[in-house]
Amino acid sequence: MTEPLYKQVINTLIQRIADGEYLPGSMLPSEFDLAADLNVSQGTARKALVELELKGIVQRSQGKGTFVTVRTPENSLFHFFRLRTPQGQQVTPELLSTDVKIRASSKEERSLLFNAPKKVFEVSRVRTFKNQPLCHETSIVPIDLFPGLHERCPLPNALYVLFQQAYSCVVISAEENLTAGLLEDPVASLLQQKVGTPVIVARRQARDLLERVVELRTTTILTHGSSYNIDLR
Amino acid sequence: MTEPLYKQVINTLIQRIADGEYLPGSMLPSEFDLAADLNVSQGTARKALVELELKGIVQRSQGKGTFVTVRTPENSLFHFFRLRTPQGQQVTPELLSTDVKIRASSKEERSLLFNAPKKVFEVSRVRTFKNQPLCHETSIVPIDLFPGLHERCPLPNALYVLFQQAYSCVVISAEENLTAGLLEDPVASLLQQKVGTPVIVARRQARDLLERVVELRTTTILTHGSSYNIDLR
DNA sequence: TAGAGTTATTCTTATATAATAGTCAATCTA
DNA sequence: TAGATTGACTATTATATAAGAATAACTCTA
Repeated sequence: MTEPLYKQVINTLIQRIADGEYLPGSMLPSEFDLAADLNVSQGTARKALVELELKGIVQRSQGKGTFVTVRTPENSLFHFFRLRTPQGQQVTPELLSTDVKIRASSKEERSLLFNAPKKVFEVSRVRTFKNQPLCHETSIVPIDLFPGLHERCPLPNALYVLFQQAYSCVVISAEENLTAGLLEDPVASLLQQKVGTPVIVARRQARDLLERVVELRTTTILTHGSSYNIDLR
Repeated sequence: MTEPLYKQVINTLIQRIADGEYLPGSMLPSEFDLAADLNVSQGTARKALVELELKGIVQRSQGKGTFVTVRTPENSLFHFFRLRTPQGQQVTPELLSTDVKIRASSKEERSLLFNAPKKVFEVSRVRTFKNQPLCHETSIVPIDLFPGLHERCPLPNALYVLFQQAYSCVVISAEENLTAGLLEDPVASLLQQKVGTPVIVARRQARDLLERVVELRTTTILTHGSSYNIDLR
């Protein structure tokens, strides 16, 4: 093979995690054991593990070991949730309402989602911050990837935790496209705002470990007491 | 020192680049030469260089060498410019107008900018895309960091290129905070839009190699034919 | 100008030592 | 004696050095 060894190791480990062979929160074999297992040097195993840590797939700490990253309600919510107060503090939203539907997918949804599913779940929710409406989210996920999702009511605050724990589907990256917009009904009334209030509309494509697009999400955000924070490199 | 060797190497190299000892586009010494120079092993020098590449400060290619990253008008503009068409293509804006002023800084500007400058340049510009107004930018930079900036008219499309080439000031990271807003005059008329058009307002703090905040920028963005694109990890 | 050979550079692997964290039993103290 | 503290031991990752392999650019020659 022409692909670097450490990349092969990375792919092997990602596959094992995706297969549920290494479960969230469990400890991976040590660098030496992994190296022996995969017939590479400890340094190569190390390079792979460091890169996996960089991707947020595992967490390492000296003297303890390497662990598959667990999505807790706290870290999961914040991982992709970029709203901050003017003072730079995390915004911790609360869930006001949740609504789940099953429906046929649109042509565009099929073209974007993994496996072009015919049916999808549509999860709509309103979040608040300090008892003020903050944002309205609509998540679209393939029904065949998450069977029985609608029976799991009430759905948790952070969907991705559920995806990982119940379906071994680990969301690790996402792309968002933001546009400026004006509130219209019915979202305006859900957010208890006037029609015409300026908002940021964020359209997200979320990808799992295997780079599959497993969720489309549209978030309509009020930016009265918070702003969408981004680090550019 | 208790700090790891390779971090000391990183800091040394960053300092040298900031001092103009290694100029943009120039080749750094080889891993071996650098190691000999700094009395470390080649592997340690390597680790430092890899990290610098990760930060975007240098570019490496096998068989050629390691080079200080050059901000060209093309890559500089795009590095922090996240607007994309609905098809996902880069938006390449054109400069419609530029306006440079010297003025006293506000209290807030002094508190944010490096060295709390009393006087600042204020560079205002309007960009277009496909002959349509796209965004309005206002950059605030300390006058003492960039002496003579106002005499360099016409200013180039990308300010950061000028900062690097003329002032050895390399902008490598930035933080932006986005809010939703409605256009008001005078920006509305500059963008040839009605008052009340929804926009994204992006407030940026740009940092240089030494982590100093060297620019405050406010961009007012129309999102008719493009959207603000973000990769979340 | 085509191609072989040379050189410079990064990439990969190997090995050794240091630092860190956890475990458990022995010891001290009230 | 109960509970806390200490210290020895083990497992693990972090750091550092070194050396060989692979790659790309360059140079010389026919």
